[in-house]
Formats: sequence, structure tokens, C-alpha cells
Amino acid sequence: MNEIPKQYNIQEREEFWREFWEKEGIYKFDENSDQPIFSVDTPPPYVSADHLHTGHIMSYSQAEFVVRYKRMKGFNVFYPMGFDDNGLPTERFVEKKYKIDKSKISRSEFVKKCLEETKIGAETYRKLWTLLGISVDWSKTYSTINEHCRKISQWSFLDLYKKNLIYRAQKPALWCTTCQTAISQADLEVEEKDSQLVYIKAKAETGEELVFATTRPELLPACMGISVNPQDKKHQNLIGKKVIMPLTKAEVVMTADEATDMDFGSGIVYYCSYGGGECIEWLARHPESKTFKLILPDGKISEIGGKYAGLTVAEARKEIVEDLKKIGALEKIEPIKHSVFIHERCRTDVEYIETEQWFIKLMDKKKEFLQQGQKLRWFPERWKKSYENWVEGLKWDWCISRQRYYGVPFPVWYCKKCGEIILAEEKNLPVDPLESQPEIKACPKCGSMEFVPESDVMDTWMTSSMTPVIGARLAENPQMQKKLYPATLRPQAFEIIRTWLFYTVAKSYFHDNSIPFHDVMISGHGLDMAGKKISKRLGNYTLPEKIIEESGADALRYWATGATLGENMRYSEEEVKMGKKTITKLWNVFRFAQPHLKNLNPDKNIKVNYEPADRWILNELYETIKTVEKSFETYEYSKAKNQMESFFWNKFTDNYLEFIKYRLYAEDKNSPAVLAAKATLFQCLLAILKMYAPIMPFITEEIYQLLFKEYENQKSIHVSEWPEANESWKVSPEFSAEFSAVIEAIISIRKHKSEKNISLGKEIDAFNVGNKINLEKYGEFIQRAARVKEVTA
RNA sequence: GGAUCCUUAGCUCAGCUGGUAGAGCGCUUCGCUUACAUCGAAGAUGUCAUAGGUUCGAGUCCUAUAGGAUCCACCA
Repeated sequence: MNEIPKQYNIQEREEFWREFWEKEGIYKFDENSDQPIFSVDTPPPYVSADHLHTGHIMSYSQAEFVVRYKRMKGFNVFYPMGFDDNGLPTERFVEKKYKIDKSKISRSEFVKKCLEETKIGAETYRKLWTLLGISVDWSKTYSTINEHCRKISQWSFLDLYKKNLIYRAQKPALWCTTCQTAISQADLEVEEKDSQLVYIKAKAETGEELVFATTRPELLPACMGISVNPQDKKHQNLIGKKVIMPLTKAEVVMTADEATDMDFGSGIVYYCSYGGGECIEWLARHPESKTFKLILPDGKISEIGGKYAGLTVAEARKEIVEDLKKIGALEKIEPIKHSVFIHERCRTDVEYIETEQWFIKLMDKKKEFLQQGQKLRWFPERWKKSYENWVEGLKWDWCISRQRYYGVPFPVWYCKKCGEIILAEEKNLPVDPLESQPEIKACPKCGSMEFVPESDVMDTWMTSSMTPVIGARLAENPQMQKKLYPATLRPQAFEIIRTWLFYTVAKSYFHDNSIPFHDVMISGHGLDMAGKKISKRLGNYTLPEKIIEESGADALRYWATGATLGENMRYSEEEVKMGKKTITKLWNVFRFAQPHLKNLNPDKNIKVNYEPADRWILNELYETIKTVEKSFETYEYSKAKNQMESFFWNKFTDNYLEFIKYRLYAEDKNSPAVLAAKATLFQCLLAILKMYAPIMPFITEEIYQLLFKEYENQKSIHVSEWPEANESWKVSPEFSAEFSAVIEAIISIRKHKSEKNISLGKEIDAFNVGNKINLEKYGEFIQRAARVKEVTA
């Protein structure tokens, strides 16, 4: 057994153990083990060469606490790490950083830049995760743009296509004019904006003047129709009549439509291609209407807009209002608060543009998605509702094509002559149709030999939704791959339930009629000290590297235990300080105990004559191990920490250590009483260390290596066995009550000393503890533990 | 409009299946005691948002109300 130095150098020792774990392969997955498997579908963070913040630290550590616990419980832990580096976030980052215009650079050049950036990003991330002590197996990593992932994503596409779950269609779809790509419902955010409700006058064929209200007057040239509510008495006479639009002089027929709100605006609404989702829905009810491609992909007005062609939507709006005013067709303008959909990545107003896109059928499978959701174990349970809410509210099939560069290509060509869809062969995946030709030489339908590659890339969630498969297939052995899927645990933030979680569940159902994982652990997000959400955009956070540098990874991890599962949590310097104090406390306790553990035979089979204080603390330890286990099993790391802390700090150090000092300092070091104290001390300390190990892996490893490694057969505490709650430690309720009274008595002695300003170390002459205590049995103990010459009843 | 959640000590939050209010920080007083002053001991502080109800008994269950948060839908 080694001596414990006076000081624990956090930075130096943490660095040492990081290297040790790496060198010894402590966290390596064992492909040949028969132990039960605990596999994690680790969230691959978006790599954008930017810094991770304390919010990420929080959610990743929280999942990791449980993973470490499971590893000690004997599970063969599969804990890979991915980097999500394909898709829009990276493209936008690169565009900004290098001031690139997507239309003026070739796809391959652009992709090269993106790859370079993501490589830098992945390194930054790996460094920080390592710094934090995240126990992933670094030999099991993937990046969502690498060959492994492209292959699986493309396979997924082919499989779904063959199952008739994917279709290609020309229809209005959500469109971002900044990113110039189609997007999906999940990419939307809502923002409340100040807008104007414009009241426009039009003439009916009867000569009657009517007024309709719109927030999108610039779409006038794309007017498809105009409606009133069939119940609307005021406007009954207009139904079926032709209406002549101002400026464009276009004629549309007034229709009755139940969706029209009689009380909003003037009670008359016009529909354009496309003002919003409601216009598309209206079109479905009035399919005879003529549609227009007024807005171009770049957000400018097309030729259909006549004199407004070439203007942006915002410019056209202004001009048209001006022109309406000039011809007297403008009745009034009301300011209104208006919620608009924006693209979450760039915050641009979303348009609906008619284009040809790839879709995955979702709308007719809602019931099945809900059933699959029921099969998962949700921690905490309430987030299941959020999933169900999203599924029930689905309105669109999933648009999976993006008119972007940096992503997984579709494994598809089209026949140049007849447009027939030609799929890649599975054995050739991954393919880039821009750089290769289909295996067949001629179109099976028309015999043409010329093919056009699909140049779109897939939505990034096409890949992310495959992470349980991507992870499992990192194992080399096919048998093992099967065991790893479905994964045991999916830890993730609540914000991406509607995307990552939903899409993964959908895919798993489509591909394998299975669930992708059994348990879902939902974490909240990090808030700054003032309670605002931490985000890269706001920059309202301290760099985790700096916190680790100052207080240690253990202290930062300790902070992360503070949030109840699924709740948001503020960053708090105070809590990190508490973590640092815990490190110091652990250190000092073991430093105190170390001399007494020398030459101790910790053989569990040796008969020990435990004294009441020993039996009391062992019973407490038993209870603590049990409750901590229960908490970890339900992913309640926060509870687990409170439970172990209460034992360690309030019971063990504040009381038990004080209770046994007189025995430890006794002259006869080999008396049964002294040996019992030492044996108990040993049991408690080792258990404490192991319980803290998942939360504070560095300090616990340090102490384990110094004091306990020689007794345990594992080279690291993190692969040692979780402490056993020994049934023989349980005590009777009678004893429990008896000893509680003894503790009460000791507390009252402390109180007495405190009131009389006497140092606790000073022995007082006498104290009356009342008549509830068996002094014959406990008198001497109270005298020695509380330092009183004589206790009386 | 639909869904979920929150309102407990000055602050940040725990309070599991209902049984006499808890922690940490902060505050007051005291104490260097052969681990720790980066500490220890003792102490003060709450009509648990409001109003009803169920119950022998309610932060804990039910119903309304008020305030706050988030998600979804609507908003022409």
C-alpha cells in the first residue's frame, strides 16, 4: 500500500489517468466477451469546428455516469462516438468562414473544404471529451460523411425504395431561399414577427367592390383563387362570381371554403401559389385552380411577376403596396403580430415552392409510429407525450432531398430519354452518381444508353436516423453486430425528439419492423447563470476547457449531476466549487484512513466482531448501495449522487469516523475492537470510492491505485466490480432505533459544547444523556466518541 | 385552440406509491479537534402560488383560478 501525498494535483493527475486509460485500453469494447451487452447509441454532435459548451458537457456526462455504472456492473459496454459532419450546419459554417458562394464553386471543391473543416472539428471534440473523461471506445468512431455511413444511408434509401416507401414527386414543398434547398417539417421553427395586414380592393363581375386582407400582397400575380365562408351571409351573393384582381386584372372565381374565418380581416381571403401551408391545403380542396411559379429558388420574383420580376419578395411587397395605393386599390394597412415559419439553420422565412423532390411516406403510418413509441422505455416518462404529440401533428411526408453539396448523394440516375429511375446496385455502395455510371448499360424501359445523375444530396437526418445500425456495424464480428442492435440506450436532448428520435424510430420500423433501442434517456439543456439557454450563437458560457483547467474534470462532472433527469440546469460556479470540495474531502478522508489500512487482511471470510457503531454504518452502507443502484438503473444519476453524498458526508465522515477514532488510536493495535473498526473502515471506503467512480473517475482512480489495487484484481477501478450490498450488514429495527438514540445523545453533547464555547476536542467532565439509553451497553462508547469523562442517566 | 411542465427557506433546487417540511449556497454564533479552516459544530428562516374537494390525514391525489416555461396547430 502506497503513502498518500498531502496534496492532490488535479491537473497533473487527471492528465496522467487520461493517458493511462488510453494506453491500457480500459474502455475498449470486447468483441469476444459473453457478458451481457449494454450498447449506447451515442449522439454524434454537429461538428462545426466550434467550441462545445457546458450544455454539451452536461448532457454527455449525464449519460456517461450511467454507462460507467453499467460497466462496473459487469456489462460489456459498447460506447462508440460519432461526429455529425454532413449537412447544412457544416456547409453554412464553411460558407461563412471562407465567404463562399455555393453557386460559384464546384461540388467537389466545396466538399473538400467541408471535409477539411470537419476533420479539425472532430479533433477539437475528441480532445474535449477526453479531457472530460468520457469513457467511449475511441476505436469505435464514425463520421456521418465517411464511407461506412454513406453506405448505410444509401442502403437505407434503396431498401425503402424497394419497399415502396419512397417516392419522387413534383409538388409544393418547404423551401429555404437562403440555403436554396427544400427542407422538411422538422427543420422549421416559428418566429413571431411584426407584419402588415394589407386590405386590398377588387371588383366582382357584378361591379360590386370587395375587400380581402392579406399579409402577402406580393403574391398577387400568383393568385389562384378567392374564398369566403359558406356560412357568411354578408358575402353570399359573391359566391360563384368572377372577381377581377387589381393590377394584374386576373380573373378568379369566388368560391366557398369552410376554412375561411369570417371574423378575420374582411372575411374574404385570397390564395396564391404559395402563401403558406393553408394555400396548399386550399389547393387540395380546389384542384381546378391554376398555379404559378412566382417565387424562384433564390427568393426572387419570376417572369410571371411582370414588372416585379427580379425583385426579392420583400422588395416586391413594398412595390406592390405602393402601386395598389396609386391606383386606389388599397383600403388600409393594419400592423399585426404574425407567426412565420423560419428555417432553423439560417432563420430565413420559409417559402413553399413547387419542385421535384424525394419523399418518405409518413402520413399513413402514424398509428404504427405511436405503437413503436409505446415500446420504448422513456426516462423520464413524460417525454413520450412530446413524441406522440409530434407524430399526431405530422402534416407532410418527409422530404429527404436537399439541393446542397455536402451530404450523402442519392444512389440514383435517371434515363435521359424517358426519365426512368435507375438505382445503384447494393454491392457498389457507396456511390456518387456524379462520378460513376449505373451498372446497367441501357435503360430497361426505353433502351436509351444515356443517364443523368441525381445531383441532390440527402437530408442529414437520413444518415442520423441510422445511427443504431451505424454503431452496431462498427463491430467486426457479424454475430456481435446482431447483438448490438437494437441498442440498449439512446441518450439525447429533448429538442431533437421530433427529428433524431422520431426519424430513427420510423426507419427502424420500416427496415426491420423493430425498435432501434430499448431505453431513451432525455436530458434537458444547459442554461447560463442567469437562466438563459446556453448557445453558441449567444456565446453566454465559460469554455469547458477553462473550467477543467481551473477545477478539474471531476468537479465539472460533479456539477452535471445537479440537474434532475430531463430538466434544464443553470451553469453554476458554486456547484463546480462543491465538486472541487468533494475532491478534497475524498482525498483527506483517504489520507486519514490510509495508515490504519496498512497490513490489513480484507478477506471477507474472516470473522470480525463488529461493534455497534460498525454495525450501524454497515447497515447504512447497505441501504445506500441499494438505493444508489436503484437510481442508476432508472437513469437518475442526480438522485444517486445525493444518496451517496449523504452517506459519505453526513454519515460516514461526520459521524462514523469520529466514532472510531478512539479505537484507531488505541495502543493495542490488534485488539478485536480495533480490527473491527479497521475492517469496517475498509469496506466503507472501498464502497464509497466505487460509488463515486462513475461521477468522479479521476480522483477515484487515483485513490484506488494508491490504496486498493493490491487487494482488487482489476487494473482500473472503472473495470472493477460494483460494490456488493452485503445482506449480513442489515440490522434489526430495534438496533436501529437504539443506535439512533445514541447518536442523538452524542449530538446533544456537541450542542452543549457549542453553547459553552468548548472545543469539541476537549474532554468535559460529565453529561446527562437522559434515561432512554442503555448506558451499560453504550455508556463507554458515548464517553469515548463524544469525549466526556462520564455520561449519566 | 391542443399538449406537457413549473410555482416549496433570501438564492438554486430535492421531496418516490399521501403520515408531523429537506439539501447546498447565503446568514448568525462558536470552535485549529493526531484527515480536512478548501474544515468542523450548533442555530435562525417556509399559512409548500390561490381557492375548493377527496381523505382520519395532502407540497404529495382531483377540480378550478392566477402567473411563468416549452412544444404543436392556427393566424389568409
